[in-house]
Amino acid sequence: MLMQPGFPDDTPVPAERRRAWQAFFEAHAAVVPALEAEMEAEHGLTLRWYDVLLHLAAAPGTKLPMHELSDAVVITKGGLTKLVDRMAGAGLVARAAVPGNRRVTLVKLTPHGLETYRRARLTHHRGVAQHFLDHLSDHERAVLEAALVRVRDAARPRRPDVSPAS
Amino acid sequence: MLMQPGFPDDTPVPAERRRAWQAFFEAHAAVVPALEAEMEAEHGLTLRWYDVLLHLAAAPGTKLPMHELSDAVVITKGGLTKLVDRMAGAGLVARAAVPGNRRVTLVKLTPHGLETYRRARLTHHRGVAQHFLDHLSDHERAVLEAALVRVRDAARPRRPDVSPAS
DNA sequence: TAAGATTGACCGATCAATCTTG
DNA sequence: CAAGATTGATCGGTCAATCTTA
Repeated sequence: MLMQPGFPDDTPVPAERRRAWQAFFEAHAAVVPALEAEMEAEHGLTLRWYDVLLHLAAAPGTKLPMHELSDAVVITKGGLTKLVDRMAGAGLVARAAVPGNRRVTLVKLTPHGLETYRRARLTHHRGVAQHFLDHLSDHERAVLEAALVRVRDAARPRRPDVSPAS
Repeated sequence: MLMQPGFPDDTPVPAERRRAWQAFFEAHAAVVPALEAEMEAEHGLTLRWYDVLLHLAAAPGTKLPMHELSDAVVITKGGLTKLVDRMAGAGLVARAAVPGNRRVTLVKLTPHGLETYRRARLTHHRGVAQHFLDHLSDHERAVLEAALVRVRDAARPRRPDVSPAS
């Protein structure tokens, strides 16, 4: 989707350059659903749920305030409220209050959530290797990482918060 | 999302390899929303709508049967029915019957749809250059394309139709 | 009977509005 | 009032069931 398989084009030279974008876009469209399907089949998790478990597992005390978690997994606050509802219903996470502050709600990994994450991580790592890394030479991998980090940093939405100085 | 920023990891060596995947994933997550936002701002189109216009513009007679279009833009048939409803409501496409066959419905680009596509394409090409291609050297672009075509072909869902032989 | 398209139930997201608390 | 979280309306998708036609 979103790419010309080789259609007539008003701008013949740029078209050749754009094949790199096409490969990039289509590789993503091919690999991510594969990872998603494996995660679903082996653990009954969407990639989104896995992502939540990942960030909580990595957080100090395996817990995070709602607004930080929504930032980490790139979802709106409203969306996260409902997502946490569902995951709590599944016993993977639980809400907790923070003592001194009654505004924030913490989301904490349950033991079951942590164990689920540990098992799901194997599936994810295997999938990434199998569907992506194993098809790249060491040189390609190095080039790709360097180039795409540059692309990512250039395009990344800037935090509209404090100015970089000060 | 979906990546460890640098968290403790049980498998230190693979973690380094996986940074390439991280860069790939995050670059996609950074660039695609940028393209989407520009398309929305300048033409009021989602990437999905643009994709439909693209495939119809490239098709012979600027028209395609529903089932072929659903395949091209990677959406279910039910999803396409409603998508075409909306786009027809916006005057970008129109349904048409095929003379000899009353089962298939053709989707045809309207003049307005074609003109919209032509203008939107400039935005898309500019965005791809600006957010992606311009950050790559010629060498990187070549390596990236070759590698990611391989990844894409390995992971791509096989057509469960006729066998490749015959 | 199978292919093509549509419909309806559902699901998970966004967005704007609201409630509560610092 | 601003920050944090929740709620309700809406949107666009999937999936399964249905209708029509080759």
